[in-house]
Amino acid sequence: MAAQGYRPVPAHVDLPQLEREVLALWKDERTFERTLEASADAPRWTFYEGPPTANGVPGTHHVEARVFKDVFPRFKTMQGHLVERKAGWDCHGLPVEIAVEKELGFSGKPDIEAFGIAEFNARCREAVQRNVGQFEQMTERMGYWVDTDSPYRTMDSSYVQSVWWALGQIHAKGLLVESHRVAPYCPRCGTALSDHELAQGYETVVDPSVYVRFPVASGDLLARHAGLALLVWTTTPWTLVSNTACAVNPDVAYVVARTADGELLVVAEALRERVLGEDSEVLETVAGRDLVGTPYVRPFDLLTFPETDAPVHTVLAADFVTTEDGSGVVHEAPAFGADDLELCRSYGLPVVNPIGPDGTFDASLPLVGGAFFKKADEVLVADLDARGLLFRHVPYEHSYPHCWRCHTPLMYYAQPAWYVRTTAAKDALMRENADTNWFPETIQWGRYGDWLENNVDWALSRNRYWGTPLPIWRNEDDPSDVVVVESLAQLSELTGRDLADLDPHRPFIDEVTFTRDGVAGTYRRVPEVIDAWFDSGSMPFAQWGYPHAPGSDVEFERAFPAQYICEAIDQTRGWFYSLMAVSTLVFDRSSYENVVCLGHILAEDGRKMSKHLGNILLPMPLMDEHGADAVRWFMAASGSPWSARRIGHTALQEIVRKVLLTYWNTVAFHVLYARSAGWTPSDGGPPLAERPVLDRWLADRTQALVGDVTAALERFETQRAGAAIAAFVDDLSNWYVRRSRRRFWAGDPAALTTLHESIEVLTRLMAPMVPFTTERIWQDVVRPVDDTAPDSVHLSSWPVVDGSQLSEGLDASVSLARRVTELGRAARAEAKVRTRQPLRRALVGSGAWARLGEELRAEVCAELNVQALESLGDAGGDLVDHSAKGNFRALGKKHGKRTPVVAAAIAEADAAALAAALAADGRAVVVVEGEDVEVDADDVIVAERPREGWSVVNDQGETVALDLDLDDDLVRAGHAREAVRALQEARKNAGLEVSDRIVVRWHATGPVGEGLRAHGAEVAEEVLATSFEEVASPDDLGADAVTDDDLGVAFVLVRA
RNA sequence: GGGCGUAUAGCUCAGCUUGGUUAGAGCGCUUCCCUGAUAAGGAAGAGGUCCCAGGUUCAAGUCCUGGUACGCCCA
Repeated sequence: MAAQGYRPVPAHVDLPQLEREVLALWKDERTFERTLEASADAPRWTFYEGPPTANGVPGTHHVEARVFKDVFPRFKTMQGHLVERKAGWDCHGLPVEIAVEKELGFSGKPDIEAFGIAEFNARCREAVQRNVGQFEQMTERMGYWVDTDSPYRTMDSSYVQSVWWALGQIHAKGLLVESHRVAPYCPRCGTALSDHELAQGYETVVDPSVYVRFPVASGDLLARHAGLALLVWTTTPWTLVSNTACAVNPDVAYVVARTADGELLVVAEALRERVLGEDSEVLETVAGRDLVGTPYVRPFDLLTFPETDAPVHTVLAADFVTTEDGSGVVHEAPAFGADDLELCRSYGLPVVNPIGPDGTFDASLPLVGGAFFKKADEVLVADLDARGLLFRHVPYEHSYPHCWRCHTPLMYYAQPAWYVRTTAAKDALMRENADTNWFPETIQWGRYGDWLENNVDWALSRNRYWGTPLPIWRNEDDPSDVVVVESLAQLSELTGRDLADLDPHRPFIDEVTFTRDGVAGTYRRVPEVIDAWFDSGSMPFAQWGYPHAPGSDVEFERAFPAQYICEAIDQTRGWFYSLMAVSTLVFDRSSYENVVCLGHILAEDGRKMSKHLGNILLPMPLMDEHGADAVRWFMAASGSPWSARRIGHTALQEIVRKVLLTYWNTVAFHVLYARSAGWTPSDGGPPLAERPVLDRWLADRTQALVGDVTAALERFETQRAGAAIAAFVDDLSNWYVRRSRRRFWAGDPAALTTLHESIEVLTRLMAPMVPFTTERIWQDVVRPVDDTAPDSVHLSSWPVVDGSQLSEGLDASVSLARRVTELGRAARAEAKVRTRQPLRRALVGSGAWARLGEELRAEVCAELNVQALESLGDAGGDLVDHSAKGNFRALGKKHGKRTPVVAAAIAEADAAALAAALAADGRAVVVVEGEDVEVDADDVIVAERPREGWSVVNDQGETVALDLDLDDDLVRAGHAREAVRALQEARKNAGLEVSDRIVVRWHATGPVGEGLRAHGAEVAEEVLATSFEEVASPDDLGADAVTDDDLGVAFVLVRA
């Protein structure tokens, strides 16, 4: 059946409008679904969608990752894989809670509890759904094909139960443990704060800064220096009540010093003058490590410490002690500092904590009982002073974290928390990382490997509301007896009630308790929820509800592990880690093979986009203005995706102009002339080998592009792919089409066939990156002319290199021709001879002349408007000067240290003789330091340079010389060509179609008249004139005459 | 404070893996050319301490060491 012809392709196009039409087409034709159906039986290439946290509106940075999440699935689908794309939403977590608190005007946990957890969590659920809607709109608009109809949601019951199951597996391996954790904590809100919250709440405050004497209790040092005390500095006197030890840096020098008052104190040597004054005296210098073990008298004995063999109230060694502030001796209260806790634990010291969750001291304590921790400072300092232990007390202004909601000063506070013992799986994680392909690869052993190397246990629990409840039920009578529940079904068995339809969130799950036969006590769930990162890290199995949901085992097994995941670099310690950690803990293997790690998108001013700075570019307006394809191209191909990049309107406009519109207009040009000639691809053209050289070149160039783009995308290098495509589009438009225009005007089947084939391949290669524009072209230029073409470019197959279309060496020859052309243009510009003035001949170096071949010489002649291209060598020796210089790259390998002298010898040698010898037998001899050294053609760059009377440009070994001598014929031809240009412009101004024929009457005197008389027939043909008549006087031309005074010609033209 | 990354023209960025002759492109600017698809194209010009300081080497934008600034992550 005969194919129809091309559909018209307008020269001007509104890309955003085009995209909306394509979106409608995809919807109508179910294109995305059909790509999945078509590849249903194909080998899988598994992609995991990292779920965005739906806690706000999508930003432009979200577009970045989503472009990469779309490009490669499209690419792999075209290559014949089934790439399922299940959307996902990260629904739980503090960011969602905070957004809802803000909406409700809350200022902390008491407000939430008063409001009711059930109602609060319902609001969280509702907020998530609202934001998901905005993400879905953006996702569709940008052309990210992902299944948003059946997404996984971390808040769904089946998802929660999968996470429970995973925790059960981890517990069974003994890796889920309860321990203490020091975190910034707001005693008023009763909650620990995340780092993110911490960063928002720093306030400058004045705290007491105290230096306190800790008398040394015994030992050699005391024996030598009676009355000796350690001098300890702190800005949190309230923690002194809990003092458990002191710490010094073992590698720092300390001194026993006598103050002007005769007092003996231990301080760091570097701080002595600052703390004790210049008039203090050093009695003895002691290495920090030699102080370790020294017992001292604690400042307060309000607390009872448990019996222990550990070195309570002695000096410990700690690397984190510095001599920047204070005295170099640090007081340790493990309940109130992460470093302190870690250090004291390593010595087996007990953790004593007299402060309750409300921030007040235990009421039974003397002196400070019932006091709010900060308020106790004053009383404690006064007491120290009264007992003679206070050495100095000065106000200290510093930045201290406060609760961003209620401005209460935060406590670093040890709380019980549940941990996943990832340190126990460190070796497995390192092993899995070794088998993972990172793009860029520096992440693997850099940022990520380093993170694994310094792995600490995963603090899993959160004292919050909107999250996956920690599925641990504890026996009230025996806190060590816990049951980790893996599903609602199991919970139903334990309780004897059908809980299958229970909402597994708080508060409903909190009310579920049970007892066990033969065991005393009721089991009640611990109050915490889990870190939302564990939710998202569980998505490989939880997205299917594995293992509980029917059929989930099949779904899981065929989509595990993923071949591809992609997120921005901040996820190295986020999702990239949680995903690998959860899978490794549960299955002993990672869940992804290739991971692409993107740099961030910055505003045009190079800073992060933020409301505060007012530099936000929202994705929807950006796509409405420039089109999604331009934004996609930017993300994929502008700059290195691995580094931070600045997006702005200028960059997007340039992409539209240089890439998308150039591509579009090339196609529009092709369709214009194909339709005008009534040609369709089914009409065919001559075999490739019989087509002109530019056609063979374009076919070769197209195949090379296929190879380049495929190789780049296989390595996730979108930038390289984009650069290759952009260079090709430029070549296609500005060399192939421009040089071949005349053949298109004439409807030459060879040219039309070649260009059609190239456009078709190019369109497929561009489809993953710019799916909209390519789809439009496919619908208008491929689908209507080929009955076998798939209905969408996205249903077509990825091009593979067709060896039969390659022409060995042709690309190099064409590059040379273009280089020669450039040089010729430069020579013309230098000589100030317009391109329209024909010249007799151009000369090029003999090597170039030989390599070009006859056809390309003709191309160069046409492009430079010269009548002949000749070899400089043939033009005669007297025309040419030679120059020679060394090629360092080649010489360096052979001569090493002697490279410079050999190069100098080449430069000093008789260049003409050297050139002759190299031309004759490929080698020559130069004299280096009195010694003959043989050089070959690779070692020497020979340039030829013509002498007088020529315009010459010489660059990088190539030379072009123009013969500037004009005779009358050349002058007349030049005038004729000027007239052609004037006539063409008049045609255009008259609004004629390119194929309209015209009648011309003209009048000119002098040289232009001569030119037109001599070349009238050619001029007439060129401007499609059926009649070209000279009139005797300009008055004969009538009122419509066009006069070109510069040229000295007047004419009138009308449509024939 | 630690880890990682980045630093090249007024702006946005290539080039660095594998050291080599005069460091490139686009945008913007000046002058000129060309134009029968194009919102285009071409030539020339102005514009560079390739962040700084050492080192390796016949030769360093490229490799090594140290530093500075910025970014990300973590304390």
